[in-house]
Amino acid sequence: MSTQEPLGAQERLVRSTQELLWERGYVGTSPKAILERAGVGQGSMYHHFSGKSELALAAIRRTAEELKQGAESCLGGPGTAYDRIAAYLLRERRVLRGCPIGRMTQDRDVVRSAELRQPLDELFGWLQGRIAEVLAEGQRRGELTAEPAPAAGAAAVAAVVQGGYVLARAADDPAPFDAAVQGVLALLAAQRTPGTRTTG
Amino acid sequence: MSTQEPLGAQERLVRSTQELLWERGYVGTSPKAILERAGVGQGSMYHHFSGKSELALAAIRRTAEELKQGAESCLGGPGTAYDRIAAYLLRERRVLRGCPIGRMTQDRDVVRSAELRQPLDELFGWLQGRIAEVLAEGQRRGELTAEPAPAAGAAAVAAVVQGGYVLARAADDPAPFDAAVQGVLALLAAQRTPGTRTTG
DNA sequence: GTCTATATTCCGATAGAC
DNA sequence: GTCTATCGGAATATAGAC
Repeated sequence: MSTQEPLGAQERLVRSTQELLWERGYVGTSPKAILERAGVGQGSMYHHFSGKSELALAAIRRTAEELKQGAESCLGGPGTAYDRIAAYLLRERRVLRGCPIGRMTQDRDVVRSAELRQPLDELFGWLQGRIAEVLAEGQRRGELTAEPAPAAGAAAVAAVVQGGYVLARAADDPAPFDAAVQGVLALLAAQRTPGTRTTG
Repeated sequence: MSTQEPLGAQERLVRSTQELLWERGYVGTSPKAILERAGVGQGSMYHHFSGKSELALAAIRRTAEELKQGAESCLGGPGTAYDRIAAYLLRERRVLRGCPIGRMTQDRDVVRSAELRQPLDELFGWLQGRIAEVLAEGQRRGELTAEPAPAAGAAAVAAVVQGGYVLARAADDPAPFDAAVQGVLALLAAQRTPGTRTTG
């Protein structure tokens, strides 16, 4: 349960920045827009943060942490390796909004700054490692065949999600995202060993 | 062989815009930067184009057409369905630069404009359709099993490429792109019927 | 067709009152 | 801590000479 006290200016600034970075990206987000959404004055922002980039860093770190928790709740759940990957892929998403962290990889100022890129690197590195663990465990338990190598399979699964967003936004339609997920799930389902095919 | 005459101002403007949209995106690209790279004055640009968005439209259309030709040269090549998909996926790419069209899907002004989004939609729609054709042909010829459905498999293949760029840029390293491609290729290779496994 | 000059608005940050 | 006032520069476009 979250506390219901009115939020402080600093917290409102971070949350507004999270939203705006998601909607408009780093270049497209101005301090002015952040202030207006947060409902605070300029002095307040420059008191708590040195400027736009420091505020963005706080927002990106927060968002990355939230995504990590969400992914772990699927990948760390019950069931076979296939079930857990499927839970992650089929998780409810507002597809047309895209991935708030994946989006940052298209922002020049973010990628060129070691500090701003670090949370992106950390999140996607963790994600691929976590999915690889699940795949490796499935292979150890004999649920899955030895192909593909866990790291490669994990990269493919993570890429399908990120690429699914791209295809969906290009079409202004979530359908390509869903199709891509179904495609990779069908491929993965075919790697299940006989006797473990409880679903799909 | 392309003609070697000095290029006109209009052509130089389009090419400069193509480069800058790739590097910086739509919001991050200013008319001033375009002019400087093209080596022309402001009056020249506003003579040939009504403004930034019309110039961007010309550049995006041009880039999409170029990508389409490049993809077709792989997907329309010789070999089995698997070979042609592999040729497309393993094609030489400057991974860290990302996809010049996929990038546009993260640009709010592009996606919100029906006119600017249209070439993106057209390209990715065509790409998925073309890959689906190749997969369907492989199934008809008995090279591939019936799973996944061609449209789903095609979406997954296209998504792996776009998502691979995202993962690679987050890591500032092409390796995740290559891993994702290897992953989906291993999954696809497992769908080949006995007797057609000439590679992989 | 192409150039330079100018206009208007926004960006990102600083100064200093309260 | 938070506010308003202000600054130097860039973004996008227009005006008008050549």
